Amino acid sequence: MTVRSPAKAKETTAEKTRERKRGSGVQFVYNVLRDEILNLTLAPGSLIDEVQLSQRLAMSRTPIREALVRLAGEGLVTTLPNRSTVVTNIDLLNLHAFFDAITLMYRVTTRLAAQNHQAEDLEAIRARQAEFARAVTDQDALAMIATNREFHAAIAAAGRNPYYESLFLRLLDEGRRLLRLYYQSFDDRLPQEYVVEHEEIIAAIEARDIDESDRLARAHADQIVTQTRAMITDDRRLDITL
Amino acid sequence: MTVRSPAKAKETTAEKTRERKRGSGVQFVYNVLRDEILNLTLAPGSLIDEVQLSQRLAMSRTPIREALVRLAGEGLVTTLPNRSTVVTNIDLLNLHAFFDAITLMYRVTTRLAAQNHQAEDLEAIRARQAEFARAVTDQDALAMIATNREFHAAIAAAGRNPYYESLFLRLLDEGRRLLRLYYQSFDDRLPQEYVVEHEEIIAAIEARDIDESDRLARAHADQIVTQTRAMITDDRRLDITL
DNA sequence: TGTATTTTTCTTGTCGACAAAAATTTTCCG
DNA sequence: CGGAAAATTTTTGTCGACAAGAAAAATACA
Repeated sequence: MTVRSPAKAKETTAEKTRERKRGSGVQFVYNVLRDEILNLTLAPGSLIDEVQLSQRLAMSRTPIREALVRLAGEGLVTTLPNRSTVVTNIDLLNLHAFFDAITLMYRVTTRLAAQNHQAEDLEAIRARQAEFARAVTDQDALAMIATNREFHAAIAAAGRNPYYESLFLRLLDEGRRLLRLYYQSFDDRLPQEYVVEHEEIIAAIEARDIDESDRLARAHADQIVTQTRAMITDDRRLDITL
Repeated sequence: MTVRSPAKAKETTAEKTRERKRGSGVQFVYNVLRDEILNLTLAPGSLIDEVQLSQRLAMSRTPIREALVRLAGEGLVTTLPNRSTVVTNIDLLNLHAFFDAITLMYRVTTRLAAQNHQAEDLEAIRARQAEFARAVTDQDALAMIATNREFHAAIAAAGRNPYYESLFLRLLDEGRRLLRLYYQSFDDRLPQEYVVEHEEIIAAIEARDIDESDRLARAHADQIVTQTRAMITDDRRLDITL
């Protein structure tokens, strides 16, 4: 018969899910799927089988479907009506739209943070920056990507505008997926510059210098965008992914 | 291996309600709820009873739940864990964040439309503007609110940036809900100015004049924001809603 | 009478089942 | 063999049922 179990079927997830609190089901599968999608454990374009998932996570299809609806709302999966749902492809053709939007959101959120932040926000931001710096010295590319996201997410939270914040988080996640594609060429080049730039941004926010915050955020974004662009155009895998 | 018996007795249950196509269930209830929420038929803060809804719409709770998850993702309903889900309140305390974001999105989408629009986009935009003008001459406040949204949504679509577009649509919906609160004082004051401003915006987009598009969009947004602010501060109901 | 505690009712979260659509395989006929 | 039609398998959308939490009601006790 057709036994299609992938080689990596050995997962510890099934054991931990024995004792789940009621109501935590969708949240759990949402977190698992989201993580796997952002880490490219689930490759873009790959099919998501509800039954297989329900077996792996030891739960019914209902909470899994609800988690998928949620992920679809955030654009991480795409649901074909009456057909399968797939992990949303990384759209390399519309990258300019992504870069445009994320640059603007970098600027806006940093400006607003300089304007609206409270004392506790700065603490949180500094904590994230410390985690980021640690990831850099550890040369841990995956941790760098994750902590960098959290750093800017903390800045966005300090800006106190939920609308900007939600779009920015979505863009950061998309960027995390994108960077993950190329993180091999990542770990020895960028770190130092980014740590310094982060420190400058923190200083500008603390000083409530809006113009300087904007300038630094824009420079930071440009830096990231050009760097990412270079990675993509350099990399031969572009042809494959298209 | 396992062969189920192919003989199937004719059940009488299937005759009852076979009107909806399979797969249209969640979309249907999503549309219904969304409409009722945006028109304030479902008041902000009101409870949503899944069972009652399933009876009203003649379907099981499953598709209704999935629609609610989708609406929660867009911020139109709020789900309390293990408790009821309610229509999200209109947050009058964070209005400045809303105005800030929608102003920026007005500008950005209009700029991008001037930059990236195709011929067919202009047709669509003009069609929406015609509908808006008709609603104005008809003094139909509800239609005005709806068609105005569609007009700007068409501009955003012409801008070809899905990230901006999705945030803008969300903000326009939120604004639709807000205006709906005060539409009584709405129908005799604003119309003429807005029709003219819309025409100017179309001209600027067609001329691909980015700076002018930005200027007009900003003025248009400011106009709407100050007008809305005036309505809110004028209105005594503010105290009640808080 | 007022408050704490138990019991009952109600609502939600999850499950297994089944029918409809799509995908796949098999059969049929040239 | 080759391709079209039919049959079968797979997968998705929907349903009714049931148990766990929470809310409401009832009871007990000071």
